[in-house]
Amino acid sequence: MARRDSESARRGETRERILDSATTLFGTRGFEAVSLDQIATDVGVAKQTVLYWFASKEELINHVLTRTAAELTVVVEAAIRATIDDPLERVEAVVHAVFRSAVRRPALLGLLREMSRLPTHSAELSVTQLQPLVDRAIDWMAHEMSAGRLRAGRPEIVVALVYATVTGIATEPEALRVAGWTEDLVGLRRLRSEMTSFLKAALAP
Amino acid sequence: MARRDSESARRGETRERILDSATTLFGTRGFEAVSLDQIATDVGVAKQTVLYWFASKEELINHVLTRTAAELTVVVEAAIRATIDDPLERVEAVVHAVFRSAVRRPALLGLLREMSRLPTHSAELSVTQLQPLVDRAIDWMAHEMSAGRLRAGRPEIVVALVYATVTGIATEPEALRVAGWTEDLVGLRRLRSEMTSFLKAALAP
DNA sequence: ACAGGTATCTACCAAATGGTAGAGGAAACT
DNA sequence: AGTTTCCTCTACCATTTGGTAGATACCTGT
Repeated sequence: MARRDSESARRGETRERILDSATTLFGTRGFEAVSLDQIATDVGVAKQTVLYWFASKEELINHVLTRTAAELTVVVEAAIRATIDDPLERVEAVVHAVFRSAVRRPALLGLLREMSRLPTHSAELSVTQLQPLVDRAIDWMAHEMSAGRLRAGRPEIVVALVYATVTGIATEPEALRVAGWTEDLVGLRRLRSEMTSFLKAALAP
Repeated sequence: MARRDSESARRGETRERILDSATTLFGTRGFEAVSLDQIATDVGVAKQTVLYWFASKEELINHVLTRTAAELTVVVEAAIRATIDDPLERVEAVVHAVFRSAVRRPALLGLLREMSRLPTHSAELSVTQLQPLVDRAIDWMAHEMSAGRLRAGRPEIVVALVYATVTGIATEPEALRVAGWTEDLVGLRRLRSEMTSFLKAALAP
């Protein structure tokens, strides 16, 4: 028999729901720590339905990673296009955009941090997919540094430092709570504002 | 029969080796992703030996967390005592000290990041153990800010930002490698130096 | 020599894991 | 109407999981 009302059986809809759930669970609890059964239960289907859409757990996370990398790329590029040609403004815009995505779906950046714990093939896959974005960021930063519009330094390391700061903050609400921060709207605004000042001070020439 | 040469059977030695291995494995691969069998194999004993020293997996990680928190506290306090009363110098000294520990044993900071994924009780435990250190850092930073010796801001968030930057960099060599960084001695020195400049610029008044 | 504690092992166990085989219902095509 | 295709399910399976029970060897104090 059909599992649920016929309406929800629209093509590919289950597949998307599985990807959504897997993104959240893998990103927040880790790849190995999440079982196919948990994902299936979360979506409301049998485990075998998950394995129908994705031949194995590894194939599932590969699709999750591809989708996430694509989403991040879109977010970042949109933010870049929307700003004027001032390096600090641009950093602020990108950080705001990424931060907004991360608040809406904490698992996004969590997935990136999960990279080093994934099966070799999946890790390489995600590296490949993010490489262009990273390379562009480094080139851009090198250019702005030599133009004297950003504090001089090794661009590849500075990019990594900015990345570490943003993902660290966005993926570790626990740490913030230990520091006495409150996770409400006001707290979020303050956090974003402090992070922006922090990064601008760190990058300004 | 005795498993190995009688010499290694010295009191408590196995227990320490289990704690060491568990710290490394939990910190690098995650609590749920590491099985008691893997730890036992790594140490070179049977799984039941692990369960003899620690009644359950949760008790094991609790001891790991306690030891790690104590070690970090010692490292930080020693670094503080060894510096003069200048805020930027002090931050640099603490960051250097923590970074040195993290390079020697990457799992140390990885464990902190694992906090949010631990069983409730273990997470609370580690929070409790680190709370004094965090509170002191915040108080100190608030004091230096109001004295105009550090850039003004919300001390609790700025502390979290520094923490995020350092742990993010130290626990994600993958991300650095994507950025083209090489993990050798020269690379490490450059990394430490860039991180220091970055943080000093971010915190200077 | 022997009794008792200490440390490690082998042998299990129930539950959960990722994955296979194949049945069956619904819709679409002929 | 019949057939095929698509989607989801139930029923298994071998392996691994955290954990229990109990045997065995070693050391120490008497």
